[in-house]
Amino acid sequence: MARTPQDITDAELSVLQALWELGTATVRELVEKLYVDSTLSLNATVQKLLERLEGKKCVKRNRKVWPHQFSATLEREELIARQLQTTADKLCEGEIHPLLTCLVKARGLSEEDRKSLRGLLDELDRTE
Amino acid sequence: MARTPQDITDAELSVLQALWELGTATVRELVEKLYVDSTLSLNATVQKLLERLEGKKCVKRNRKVWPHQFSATLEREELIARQLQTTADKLCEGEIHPLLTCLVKARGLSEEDRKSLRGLLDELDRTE
DNA sequence: CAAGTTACAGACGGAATGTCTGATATTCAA
DNA sequence: TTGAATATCAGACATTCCGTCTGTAACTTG
Repeated sequence: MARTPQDITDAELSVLQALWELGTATVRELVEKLYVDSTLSLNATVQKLLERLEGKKCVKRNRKVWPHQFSATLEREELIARQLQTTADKLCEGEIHPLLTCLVKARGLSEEDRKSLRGLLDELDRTE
Repeated sequence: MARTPQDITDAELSVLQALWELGTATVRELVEKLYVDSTLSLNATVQKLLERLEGKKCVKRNRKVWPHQFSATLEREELIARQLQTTADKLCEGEIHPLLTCLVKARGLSEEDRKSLRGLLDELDRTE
């Protein structure tokens, strides 16, 4: 059984998180945000992670400026959706309903959560 | 940044799926279900995967009988819940509400799905 | 141009994971 | 009881993944 690479790896995710916060940043700024102390090799590390994220179409780079400016093209919500779809594919043949059931059954759903969820469902009913 | 091992591996999951279907099975039966042709080495492979799953408390083994009988102690719903919690931890600081929002917004939620969800929510309201 | 910074290509090392080998244990038929 | 067949177990191997680093080229500014 061939192993399946991860969609977004841990280190890549940390870079993405930083970009979500900063909006737009250079390699230097990202390193400063992520590691406190800035080494030459850390620069290269972040550079490589950005390169891989770019290859995965999760980050875009502005080469017109110097140094290059990076920003995320994949928003947090999209990534969440992707992750959810992945687990649905692995565990429920792509169905998302079982996921919802699990989430709703799990404790930790406040009164408020339920209310907003009902709101979302109502909205769906209307747009149908 | 240290990489985090997977909770359940792809190969391990395939064994779990087989156990969910069969309920209880021997190594031989699992190999037959998973691979069509049964080799000696495939036996060892499945054996090893079961051993690891046992170590992770996802499978239990009955050593009183020969050959040993295996069955899952982790149900599909529990695994789904675990996966969901993992993505919540990674992407929403443990909050599950954002996941709900994503799932509901995703298309593929039928009239019927929505009805059953509302039912679940009502139930939650009552047990409060 | 010189110096400092940035970008890029490629490679390395450790860990994860799917797989296999060889030895031991158990059962059952002859 | 013994031997053949099967099952279990311990350990190791190979490949891939992924975080990191080194060395070199490119760019900008004084």
